[in-house]
Amino acid sequence: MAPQLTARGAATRARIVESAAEQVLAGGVGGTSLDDIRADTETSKSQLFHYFPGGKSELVGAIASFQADRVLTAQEPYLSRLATWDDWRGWRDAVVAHYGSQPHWGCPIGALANELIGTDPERAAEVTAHMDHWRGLLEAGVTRLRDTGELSPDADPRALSLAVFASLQGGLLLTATAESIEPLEAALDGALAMLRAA
Amino acid sequence: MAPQLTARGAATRARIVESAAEQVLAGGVGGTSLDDIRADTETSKSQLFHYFPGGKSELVGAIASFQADRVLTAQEPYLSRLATWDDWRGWRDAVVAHYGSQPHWGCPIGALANELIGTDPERAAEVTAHMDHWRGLLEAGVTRLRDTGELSPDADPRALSLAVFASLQGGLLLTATAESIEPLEAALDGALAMLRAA
DNA sequence: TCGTCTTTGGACTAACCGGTCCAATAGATA
DNA sequence: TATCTATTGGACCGGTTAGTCCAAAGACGA
Repeated sequence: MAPQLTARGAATRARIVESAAEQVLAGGVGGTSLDDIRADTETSKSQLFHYFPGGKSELVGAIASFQADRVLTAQEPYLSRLATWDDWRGWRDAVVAHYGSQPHWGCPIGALANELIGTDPERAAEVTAHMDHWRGLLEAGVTRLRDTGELSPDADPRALSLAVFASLQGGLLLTATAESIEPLEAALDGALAMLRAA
Repeated sequence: MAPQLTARGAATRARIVESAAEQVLAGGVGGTSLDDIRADTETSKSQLFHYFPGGKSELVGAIASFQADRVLTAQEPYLSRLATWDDWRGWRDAVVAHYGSQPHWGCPIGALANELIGTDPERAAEVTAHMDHWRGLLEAGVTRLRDTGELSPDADPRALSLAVFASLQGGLLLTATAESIEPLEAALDGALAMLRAA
C-alpha cells in the first residue's frame, strides 16, 4: 500500500502522524483539515497522499494506532500485570497521571471512535478494535484477581471489565467537558470500589 | 432573537429540530449538513435561518435542549425520586429500556458534547450544562440515600454521582462502538454495586 | 378589503476541503 | 557517473457547505 520508506521518509511520516494526532485530539477529525496538518508539519499536499494513499481516512487510522500505543504504554507496567490490589491501585494512579499531564483533555481513542461511528464506520471499527484490546487487558486482570481468590469465584470477568472500562471512558469524557481531572479520579475510584465489592 | 411564532411556525420549527436531532445522533454534527436537514424536513434554506438566525450552531443548541428533555423524561419518575434501592433499580431499568429502544446507539448529549468541544466550545459549554444538571439529579439521589442511612455518613455525594454518571456515559459510549446494550447494562450494574458498597 | 407580519421558496455566493497531477529534487545503488 | 526510486512543492479542480438575499405567498386583525 504505502511505498517503501527511507529513513527520511519514515521521519516525515512520523512527524505528520504525531502532529496530526495532536491536532485531531484538540479539534476532532472534522475540525482538522489536511491543510491545517500540512501547515503545521511544513509538508506539501502531495506528501500527505504519498505517505497515506488512502487520504484522510488512512491518516486517521494511523493516528489511532499511534495514540493507542501511546496510551497503553503509559499504563505499563501495571496494565499487563494487574494481579494484586496494589497493581490495580498503581494502574489507577498511572492513568490519572498520564491523562492529567496531557495538553488536552479526553481520550484520544474514545473520542475518535465516537466521532467516526457516524462518518467513517469502517475506520471506527478499527478504532473499536483498539479499545477492545485495551478492555481485554483489563479482563485478564480481573480474571487473575478471581483466580487468586481476591474475587468471588462466580465473578464475571467480562462484565466487570466492561464496567471498569466504561468508568474509565466515561470519566475521560467528563474530564473533557469539565476540563478537570476530578471526574476521572472519581470514576476510577468508583470502579475499584466496585471490583473490591465483587 | 427569533421572530414571533405562529402555530404553524412553531410546528415547522419543531419538525426541523426533531428531524435534525435524529440525523445528528446518527451522523454527528460534522456529518450532517444543513442541506440534509432541509431535504429531510422538506423546508427551504431560508426557513432554517428564519427559525435559527444563529445558523447551524443555534440549531445544534436547540437539538441539545430537545434531546436533554427527552432523555431526562425517559428516566422519570425514578430520576427525581431515587430515595430507595428500588428507585435506583427502577432508574437503571428505565435507562436501559430507553436506550435499548432508540433507533441509534450512544448518548445524544454525551456524543454531542464530545464533538463540540473541539469545534464549538461555547455551544459545548451549553451542552455540558445539561449534563451537569443530569448529574446533579443523581447527586441529589445519592444525598437522599446517605441521609436515610443507606449509605455511610461520610459518603461523598458529588464524587459518587460523578462515578455513577461516568459509568453511564462510558457505558453509552461503548454501547455505540459495540452496537450492543451489554456494556450499558454492565456499567450500570457496576455503578449500583459501587453505590451499595459505599 | 387593506396592510402588516410571518412563512416559504430557491437562486446565489464565497470559502473551504479532500483529492489529483505533474514536475523538480534528493538520495541510494551499481 | 548514470539511473532509478523516494521525496517534495504547489498549482489546480470539482464538489460541498454555511450562509445571504429577494421576492412571493399566506395568515390575520382592523
